[in-house]
Amino acid sequence: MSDSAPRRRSRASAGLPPITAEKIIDAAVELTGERGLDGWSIRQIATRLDVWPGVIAHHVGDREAVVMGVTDRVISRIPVPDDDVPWRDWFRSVMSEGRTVLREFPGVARRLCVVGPNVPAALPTIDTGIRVLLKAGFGAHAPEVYRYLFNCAFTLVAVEDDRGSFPTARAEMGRAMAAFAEDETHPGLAAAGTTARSRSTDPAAVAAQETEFFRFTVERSLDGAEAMLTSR
Amino acid sequence: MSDSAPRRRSRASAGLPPITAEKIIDAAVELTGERGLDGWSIRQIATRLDVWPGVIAHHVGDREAVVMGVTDRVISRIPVPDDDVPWRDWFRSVMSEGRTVLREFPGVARRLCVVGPNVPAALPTIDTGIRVLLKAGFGAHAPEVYRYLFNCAFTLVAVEDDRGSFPTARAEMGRAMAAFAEDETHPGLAAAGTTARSRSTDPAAVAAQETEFFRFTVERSLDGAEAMLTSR
DNA sequence: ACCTGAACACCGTTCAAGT
DNA sequence: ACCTGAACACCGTTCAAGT
Repeated sequence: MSDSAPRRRSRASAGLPPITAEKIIDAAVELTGERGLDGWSIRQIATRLDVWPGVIAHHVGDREAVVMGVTDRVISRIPVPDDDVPWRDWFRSVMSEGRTVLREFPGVARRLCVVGPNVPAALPTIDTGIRVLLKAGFGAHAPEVYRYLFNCAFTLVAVEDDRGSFPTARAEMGRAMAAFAEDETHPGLAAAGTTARSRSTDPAAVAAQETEFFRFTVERSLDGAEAMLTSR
Repeated sequence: MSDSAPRRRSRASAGLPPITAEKIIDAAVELTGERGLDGWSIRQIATRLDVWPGVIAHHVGDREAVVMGVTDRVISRIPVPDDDVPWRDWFRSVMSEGRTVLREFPGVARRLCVVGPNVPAALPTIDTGIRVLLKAGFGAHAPEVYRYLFNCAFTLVAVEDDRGSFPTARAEMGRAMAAFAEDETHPGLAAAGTTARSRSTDPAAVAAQETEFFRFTVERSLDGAEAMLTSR
């Protein structure tokens, strides 16, 4: 990774177009795709754009502002499903497509969960999702059910992102659990160990297991919400 | 905050006891309670212990090792409920008590979700929890149900922690949503806005609402798991 | 074995000065 | 208005040298 060493003559006198906030966010989104939201520095963005670090503060603001810009742009890539499908299908599809987009930009899922509706690009999804829940009969509970469903799904994506930055931790975890498979004094850990032992360490298989647990989580959360409708 | 300026003569020649790994983690746990897991630096721990930064590496390792030490110590504070209560009660109580402990040490919840069984102190809880689920009839699904329930509860605590470090974001969020309360073109946002408008901004009331949403999340997740038992 | 003291290669942010 | 160039106050980590 090259870093810290901008050019010699001014951009204007070299006939270069001026930097804009948009171009800065472009570069930040690109870097986020390559190394995650915590994997780049303001100085690295500056180097990539061939300007001095102070320029980013001038056009966008501090690091937090750049991160929010990246978050908004990534969220706007998530398609909003039509509102004329059954509520469970609507959430299944937005969560599955949302996960695909978010995992391409590690760290954004966490921000989305934390700042939520402060991200302008999230508003159309929120509006449609709550409307779908209202139509399904959740009444005044629709907003909190929406928040519950999104938290369960996208905080899991945030955890998946974080695991990605501890590449060794996942393997250690598997080995640690598998070691308990025959431990008769700890039947709970033994059950988890048996499950862990049956899992492959092949990256593709690991990814498939992650996807399967995500699907499981989404279905259980939907069941949890549905219980509010049927139990009364 | 004082920082960077240790003493003049060596600890040994001043009759001071040697630093140990345990004392370093003690100081780190204390700092985590005051400012959160991302709120301190290795250098600040060193200053508090009146030694040079290199000493921490010598006794514990890098920052990651210190963080894992803190995580293990905090997790060991969470009491494991007896296994002779109904499974829903067992999870309700470990999650509620777990939240109380974790929120005193912001940032630890996130680590727990990411590294899971790599934290030795988490093993008794995992063992008992899975045993309780086996007894409840979840069979081979017990380990994944356990993971699902803990993720839903403690990733929410992690989000609460993160919100705490954006003190302004919460207020902005509330105002942003409340502004939609009368927006007839966006019925979903209007519903969320009405809910947001009814919420107080008094800190104690905000905390109570957070606790209530946590309880809601736990109950919905338990319902989602229970659906696996009743539907077949 | 334990600690000092310094060095190294980074950070984000700020700001006077130039064009 | 836009950018340069430097300064400031931090980081985590490493390591020779002392005791």
